[in-house]
Amino acid sequence: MSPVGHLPRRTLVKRSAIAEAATTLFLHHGFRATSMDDIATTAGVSKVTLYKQFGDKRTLFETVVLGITDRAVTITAGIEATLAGIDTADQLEPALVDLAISYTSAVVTPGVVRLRRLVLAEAERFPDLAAAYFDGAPRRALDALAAGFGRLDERGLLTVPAPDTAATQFAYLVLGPLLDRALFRPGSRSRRAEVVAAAGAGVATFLAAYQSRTSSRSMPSSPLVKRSSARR
Amino acid sequence: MSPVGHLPRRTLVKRSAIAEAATTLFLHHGFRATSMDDIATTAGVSKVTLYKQFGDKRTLFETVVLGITDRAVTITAGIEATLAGIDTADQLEPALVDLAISYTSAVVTPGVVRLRRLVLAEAERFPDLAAAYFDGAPRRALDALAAGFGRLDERGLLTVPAPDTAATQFAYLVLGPLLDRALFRPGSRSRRAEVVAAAGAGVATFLAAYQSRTSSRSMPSSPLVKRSSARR
DNA sequence: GTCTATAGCAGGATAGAC
DNA sequence: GTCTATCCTGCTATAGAC
Repeated sequence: MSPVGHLPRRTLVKRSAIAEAATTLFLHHGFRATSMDDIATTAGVSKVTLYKQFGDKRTLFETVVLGITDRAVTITAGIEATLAGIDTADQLEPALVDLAISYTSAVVTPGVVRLRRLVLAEAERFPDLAAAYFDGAPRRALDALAAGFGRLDERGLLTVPAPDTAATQFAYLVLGPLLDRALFRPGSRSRRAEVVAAAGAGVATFLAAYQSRTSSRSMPSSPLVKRSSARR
Repeated sequence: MSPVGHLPRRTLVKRSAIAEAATTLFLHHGFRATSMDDIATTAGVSKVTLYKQFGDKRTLFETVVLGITDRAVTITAGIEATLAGIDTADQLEPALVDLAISYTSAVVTPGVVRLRRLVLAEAERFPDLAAAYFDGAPRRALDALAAGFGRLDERGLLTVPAPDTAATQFAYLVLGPLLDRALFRPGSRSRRAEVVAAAGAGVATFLAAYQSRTSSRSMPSSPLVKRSSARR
């Protein structure tokens, strides 16, 4: 397994060709059903080159999966920006709906859904990889949400005693149903209208629990339904 | 592939031995990594008997997965009973928390989690099976929740304009985070305290959106946060 | 109906030429 | 560094004895 360090010129071209081929094949057929022969052929490379570059099948698999995971992290970027851009109470609901729409749209992408299936399929054989994926992608999105909600709480736009809990609830409210459908129905593209509807319904429920009633807005009323009862 | 119709006496014993062995092995190692040899050996049966009974590997797999799915349906039973037993507003929150706890506990069971991983892993190769599983297990739970919430709405205990949406939100609120952790961290048993906390937090958010404010209860206040805004 | 034995093939990994 | 050719194991599925 050659070090990926610095120099080899055309070697890197082949390396990325292999990575790309392996990515596609693993995502579509899984770990066991993808053969090193298929990967080599698809990449236009001999099997020996493949083994010299990546050692063995397991290593290639882990490298590839972590590579895609890194790409998927870009989803997180938009979250912080959107939440930080909220200044007034009037912007709250439309901004959260926009956030929910773009977040959901990004995650129900066929590629991301396949990655999720693949990681779960091999979670028992590659537990570290599953953990790394979860911490690398979904977890970061949740952290970004929590940080944003925490800041909105400080500014008095939301009342969020536990930002982590709120972030999790937000994510699963708006994303859960569509993601599960995408996972269990391969090839079923979510239509835009569905994403918008799910985002709207999820945000409405979220705001019912977390919107600060004291900050302007239409209704005066109750100071947030008693959360102490949640502890039982 | 022999008909499973009526008589063969000791054949049925072997058949269930095969099914049991196949269930365990498929759940632990997946479709590709489980060999017919392993199944036959584990079941204490020759491969020929196995092929006579189930035709081929795909058929055996589908039969086994649908078999476990049927068992998982028992989760649904308790839902309707619990929701139907709610008579007064005071019982609402504790009953929903109990429901959330038992529902979550049942779904994050190692066996159910493995089944979910397995079905997802093969969703692209067995799309009909994935659909059958989803309609057979999770979908039924959601339907039971929706029916229950609809009846609570009629009785004025909840204000639920869209029972399906509410059911989905309830399920993902209380179950989502723990299920994902169970899926991505094999071997991580959820502790009771975590399940209780997740249930309490989820139900609190759910009730903030759907509890009828007019029906007794501690706070008088607002008539449910305007849902029309969700449409944008 | 059930077994042992085997056909036939695909997959992971490597030896040795260039 | 890269290739072709090959080793060996393990897999699905079946032929033929009892």
